[in-house]
Amino acid sequence: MSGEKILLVDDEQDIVELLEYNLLKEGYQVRTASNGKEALKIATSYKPDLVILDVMMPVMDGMQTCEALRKGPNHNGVIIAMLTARGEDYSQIAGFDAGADDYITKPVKPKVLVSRVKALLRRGTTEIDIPEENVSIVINRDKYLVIKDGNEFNLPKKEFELLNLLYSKPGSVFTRQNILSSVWGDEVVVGDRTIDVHIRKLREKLGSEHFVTIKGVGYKFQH
Amino acid sequence: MSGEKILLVDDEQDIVELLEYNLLKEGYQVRTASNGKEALKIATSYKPDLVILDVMMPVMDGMQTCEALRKGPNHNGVIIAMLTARGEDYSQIAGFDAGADDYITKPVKPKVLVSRVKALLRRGTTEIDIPEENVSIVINRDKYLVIKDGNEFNLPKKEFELLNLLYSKPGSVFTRQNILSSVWGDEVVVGDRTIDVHIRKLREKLGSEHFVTIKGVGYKFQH
DNA sequence: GATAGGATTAACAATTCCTTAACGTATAAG
DNA sequence: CTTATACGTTAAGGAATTGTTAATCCTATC
Repeated sequence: MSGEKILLVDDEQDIVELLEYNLLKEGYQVRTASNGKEALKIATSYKPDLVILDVMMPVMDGMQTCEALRKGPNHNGVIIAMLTARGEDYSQIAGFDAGADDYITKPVKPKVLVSRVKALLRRGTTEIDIPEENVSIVINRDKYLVIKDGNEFNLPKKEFELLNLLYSKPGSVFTRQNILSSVWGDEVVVGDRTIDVHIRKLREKLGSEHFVTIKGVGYKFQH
Repeated sequence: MSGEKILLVDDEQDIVELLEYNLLKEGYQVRTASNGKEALKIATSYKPDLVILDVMMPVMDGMQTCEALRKGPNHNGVIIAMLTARGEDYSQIAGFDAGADDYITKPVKPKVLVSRVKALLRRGTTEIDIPEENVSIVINRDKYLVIKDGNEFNLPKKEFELLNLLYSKPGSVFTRQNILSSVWGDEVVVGDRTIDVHIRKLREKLGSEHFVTIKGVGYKFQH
């Protein structure tokens, strides 16, 4: 939980307070604005991860604000959710075309809002597939591909599966038993050195620094 | 317009047809299923970009299906939207916790659905910011035609369908199982070497560099 | 029902990958 | 220091999977 930043924009003060309270309770950072103009001003310096915009507002409404945010150069990747009253189908669509990522119909139940916010931010973070910090090795299960320093490796099945297992919990030790039953299955019996040989090949291809032996216990992967 | 792949899952046939029609009209590729179990089966080989799941279904409901999709290793980055009847707040939340990216309340207006789908896929694709470069092979599904270096090829049905499948997700591996159930169907039983022979013909005609074997796993297409 | 192109099969070749065995090395215990 | 134990390394044999080819079986079309 990193406490993503949310900007909540609505002109109805009591709604703002209710929603703000519930979002804060979940550990998010929250700032509020009561119209679009104010929201843009705050967004510039606050750089929120998610903006929740009421459609109906004085001074500058939600759709205008949404468009302005999308066009503004400093808000790449910001997630925008619109708050709209039931029945306004037209404005829903207009809101989407202005670039909103989601809409939420009023009246809003706090629980629903929080769930929706979680889902929106979850997608935001899971889809940023750009390796964080020192993730030197990335594996793509779909493509059966391992990428290290921009180079692609096509590992054989067993090697890939072994890597895949260790990689699934970087830093955690997997015992030989764990490894055998995961990669080879419980019925298959293989010799003592089989795992070692595969580890060796992974070390050869990807660098031995990533594969740590814990003697008497097992192996672990580290970035 | 690349025609993203949508998997539409609902047990009510008329709803499926209505929504399918509207999505097709927008240029999306659509496949349908009437329950979760069927959906999972199709998803494995179809590899959709977006799955629209009804919450209430026989055999396997939307939430279970959603969880299964999220846990499955072959569905990285798939976007999941849930269809839910008004007032089911509890299931909405549960749906989110199962990992859904969005929910849409029924009754659904086609226009609203399409807008929502656009918004969901927009975020999905805008974040994949890697531009396609050397697309050496282009296939025309309507005309059953393959174009490589300006030359047109008229492939036989099975070859075309096999190519079409692999081509739909360049770089992603399709297992022999995937391929069989997509191209041949689940009831048909064919010999071991059938796929190989078709792959061979594709390699012969289009160049073997485009068809990569992952031994023990399957095949993938690359440009 | 003849024909042609496509799809499938079977037999065999080729290849890749997995495993093993034998030996080497390191570390800890006696 | 010796010994025991676990892991590292290497190369070779064999197992499993895929590639290739040609013959045969289908199926649609005339």
